[in-house]
This record gives sequence, C-alpha cells and structure tokens, in this order.
Amino acid sequence: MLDRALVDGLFPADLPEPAELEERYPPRGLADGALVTRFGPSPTGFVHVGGLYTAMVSRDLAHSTDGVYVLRIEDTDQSREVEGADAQFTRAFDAFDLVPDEGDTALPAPRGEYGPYHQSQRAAIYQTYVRELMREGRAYPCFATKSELAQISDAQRTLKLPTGYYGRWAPWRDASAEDVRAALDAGKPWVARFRSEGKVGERFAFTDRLRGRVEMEDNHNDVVVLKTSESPTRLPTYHFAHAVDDHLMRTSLVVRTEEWLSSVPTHRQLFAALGFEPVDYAHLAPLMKQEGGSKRKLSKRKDAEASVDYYLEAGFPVPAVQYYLRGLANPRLAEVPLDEALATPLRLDEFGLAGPLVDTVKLSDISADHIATLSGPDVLAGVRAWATEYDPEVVKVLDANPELALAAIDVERVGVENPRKDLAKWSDFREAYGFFFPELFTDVTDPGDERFGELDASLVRTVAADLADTYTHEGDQPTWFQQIRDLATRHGFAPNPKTYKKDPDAYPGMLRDAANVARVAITGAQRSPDLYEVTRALGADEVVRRLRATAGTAG
RNA sequence: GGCCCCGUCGUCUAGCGGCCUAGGACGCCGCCCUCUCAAGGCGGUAGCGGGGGUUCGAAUCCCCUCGGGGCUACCA
Repeated sequence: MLDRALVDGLFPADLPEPAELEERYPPRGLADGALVTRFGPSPTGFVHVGGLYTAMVSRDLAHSTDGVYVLRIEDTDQSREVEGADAQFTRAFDAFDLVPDEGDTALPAPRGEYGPYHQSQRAAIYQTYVRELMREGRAYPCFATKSELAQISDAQRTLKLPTGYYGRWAPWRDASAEDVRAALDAGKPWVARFRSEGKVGERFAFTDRLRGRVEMEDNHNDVVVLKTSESPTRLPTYHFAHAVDDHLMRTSLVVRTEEWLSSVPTHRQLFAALGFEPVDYAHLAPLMKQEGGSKRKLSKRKDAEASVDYYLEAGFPVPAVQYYLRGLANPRLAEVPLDEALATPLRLDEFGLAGPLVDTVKLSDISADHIATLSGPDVLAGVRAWATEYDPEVVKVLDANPELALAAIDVERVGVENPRKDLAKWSDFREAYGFFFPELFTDVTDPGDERFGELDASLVRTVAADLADTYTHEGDQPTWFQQIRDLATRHGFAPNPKTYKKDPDAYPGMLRDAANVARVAITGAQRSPDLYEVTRALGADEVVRRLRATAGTAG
C-alpha cells in the first residue's frame, strides 16, 4: 500500500473529503417506495429514440412513485463530444414531454440540489473518491503504456487466459512506492485503477428488477477508474462515475439498457469498496431494427428512425409516440386506449425482455387513429405547430386562409361516424390537403394530362366545360352528385361497371371516369376526399374556376 | 474464445402442465360498401427455432443444440 503522502501528492490539495460530500448531498427525504431514477445520455449530438425510451421509462417510474427523475449529462469522453448537444437534449425531451425534475439542461433553468449534472463538472468529486480508494489501498496509479497493455493481452491470448489487467498480469497493482515515485519523476502519465478483490473464475449473482436473479462471472479486472493524467481535465470512466454519481445523487433505481448487464459485477465491487449502498438495476431490452431475416440494434448511422429528429421532422403527434413507446415497455398498455395507456403507470413486472423492433408502420397506424380523434382546430394547431419549424410555406398558407383551412380539415371529419384517417403525421398535410389552397394548387390545364386516364383530351374538355356551365352548387350530397351522373349520361358514359363491361366499345368510360374528370380538375388528383364535401369547402366560384381552367374556357 | 441476455404468426404480443384444433392487435390478401381515396363491416393468411426427454397430457418443466443480441476499451 502506498503511503498517504505519496497518494495525496497525486491529487490537487484543495479536494473535498468524502464526509463533506456526504453532507453536501444528503439522503433525500422521500417516502418509502419513492424511486429516484436518472437518465444519463452522452452528448454526441444525436438523440437516439432508444434514449427517449429509456428516459420515458425512468421518468415514469419516478413520477408514479412520487420520486424524482434526474437528467445527468455523461460527458466524460472528451473526444466524442459535440457542440450544441445540450440544446439537442433540451429540444428532444421538451418536444416529447420528458422534462426532468433535476438537471442543468433540458429545463427552463437548472434545478436540483445534487448537481452539477454534467459529469465534466464533477471532476473534483470523482478525484476525492479515487484518492480515498488509494489511501485505503483499493486503487493505485498505473503507468502501463498502450503497447504494454497490448503485449499483456497478446500473451494472455496465447496462453488462452482471460484477457485483462489483473493478478500477476497487473504490473502496477503491487508496485512499490519507490517505483511509483520513479515513474512520477520520469513524468510518465498514469491512470488510476481499481484494485479488484475478484478472482478469475469466481461467480457473482444479483437480482435485476426486470430479469430476476442473474448469475455470471465476477469481475476480476483492475478496471480503470480515472483516465489519463495527460488530459487537461481529469475525468473518470463510466463505471466509476456511475458509482459516485448515483450514490451522491441518491439514485435508487438505475434504468439502463441491457448492454450494461455484464458490468454489474464491476459496479457492485466499486460500490462496496467505496462504502456505498448498492443501487437497484432494471436492464431494459434494447430497441431493435429488422435487417434481412434478423434483428439488430437500431443503428444511428444506418437507421433514420433511430434519431429523435426523424419523429420530429415527420411530425408524429407526441401522444402517439408516447403511446407507442409505452406499449413497447408494457405490452399490455398497447391494447388499452391511448388516454388510459398514457395515464397508467409503467410496471417493472410487465416489461418485455426481448428487444422489440421499432415499427414505424405500427406507429403510423396509432398516429392516424389518434389524429382522427382530434377536433378540427386541434388538427390545425398540430399542423401549424409542426409547420412552423419544418414547412414555413404551409404556415403562411394556413394563416392566409384560416377559414378554408378549418373547412378543409373538417371534410369527412365533422359529423361523421368514422373520421378520415388520411393524416398519420403532420407532414402528410401538404400532400393530403394542399389542393384546397390556391397557393398550393396548380390548375390542371392540359386535357391530355395522364391523370384523366384513357379519356380523349377533347372529351375531357367538353365534360369539364359542360359541368362548369351547368354547375349547381346547392343541394345535399345526393342531389349534388346527381348532376355528375347526369353529366356522365349526357356524354355517353356507362352508368355503372356492369353495363360498361357488357360492351366496352360502346362507351368512352363509365361514371367513375366522368367523375374523375371533375375530381382531377377540382383536386388535381385521382384520389380525394368526398368531392361534394370538397366543393363545400372550396365554394362554387373556385370550383367553377378550376373546371374552366381544365375546359380551357377560363376568363 | 470466455461470460451474459433473449427466442410464440412478417411485427408487437397473450399464454405460467390440460381452458390451445395457440387468442388479440398492426401488416398483408379477399369480399362488401362505393363516383375515387381514406375509413368502416365481414372473412382469410400466417407462429410455439430444432432435437431429445419427463408426463396420461408440454408452447408451458429438464437437457442438448441452433439462431439473434451484448460485454470482454483510458466509449458510454
């Protein structure tokens, strides 16, 4: 064991003592059963939907138990850090209604007594505990170089031994004070390693809140706890930061993805050596992606839907995304109506253990159902809010035609049993409803346009002109549509498919083909909501104007 | 290589030894409705990864095996 003077000399003199930290971050006076959870994203400039999922679960668990949900930025990897990442977090968590109770980002203002909540600002805290561990002989400085470490693992591989820094393979584990001083004097950089008491082959078991008892090989590695002395700010590894932060922040349940399961033995050893109460863990199944015949983890590089931006840009309503994510967490909630699912607390004993595939088709279905339950004004507000950021032209159009916008959205939505489900996301609006607006509609002036199908261009003109001339706007739906039937008859169209099929050559087409002329002239598309309803929103003048544009008799 | 997690229709899953000739939802297909879509109604498609046991009886229990995922970093 290194003497105290040597150990203390390794660290800044003004470090606090553990007791001071314990006092500064006292146990939270929460009721029994109140969970303190946290989400710890790394600032890589990309908010992953899996992160959103984990954050949602953590926050829900805390809130349903009257606990606290903390957002801690895990920025201990200087090399991966990206500018503006905090703002990204704020944006994403804000958008999906996942504002943390504590943290110094993603909040209107920093909040909480257990900060700072950026690990990069907690360097002194970590060093305090590393020094403490060293004073007790539970950690030591290691001067091994990259190439020396590579040599060690090469040798281990040759001997078919577990690779790692442990036991007799750990040259600095029991180094003398003289050797350490010599290395220091030589100006060699060092890291701090944990002095593990685990032995190769020993077993370890713990109880995961989701998976029950899990048994595995214990940790025997002297893992690095403090990164190199070469870097300007002395930061810890994830393992060490986790132990210190979750203890000091008084976390009671760590919710994280399964990839961390294998690290639990290390983490428990660290907690024990530090004299901390161990925390509970809930290791979530990771969100997956279908690839060929198999699943794989959602990849930020390959999968657009891995990024929260994808959902934001597409404009999926927030409740739909939340509902979908909750259904993934607790499958039972997927079978319950949206409002109920959002109001029902997540239960640890109902989590699925297999990694679910993220299914944007399913999300779209949920989303379309949800939008169909919204009132016209709410739909308009949703579209507008989305467009403000992602499609400014639509905002302009909406604001220039407020009444038209509402009327357009109300088509087959108001006063019907089953509202239209043609909007799964706000970005669908332009495509589905754009034709209503003069700014977004282009007159169909070519009678030979392929949207008219096989019909003769001259017939298209004649039909459009006829309807424009005889157009009657008034009347109820059946009355109104009768004029289309009459129009079709007048121009020799078969009244129904049956008649047409009997003698196709006798007719230019059937009723649907005649109606299609009106539909394309008025909406610019072969598919549209109910034509009668559309004309109500558009008004007689505009309907006739569009017909004339096609007929070539405009002005 | 070692250790760990996971494995029911294409997808999300129900299922905890007989209620299972495996249920639901999404998707897909068909039909109905119909002036086109979107809906809606009705119907259909499709699964216990494989092999051995245990048992009167197995998707459910045991063993082996296969497949997928993860860890094995001074990344988290």
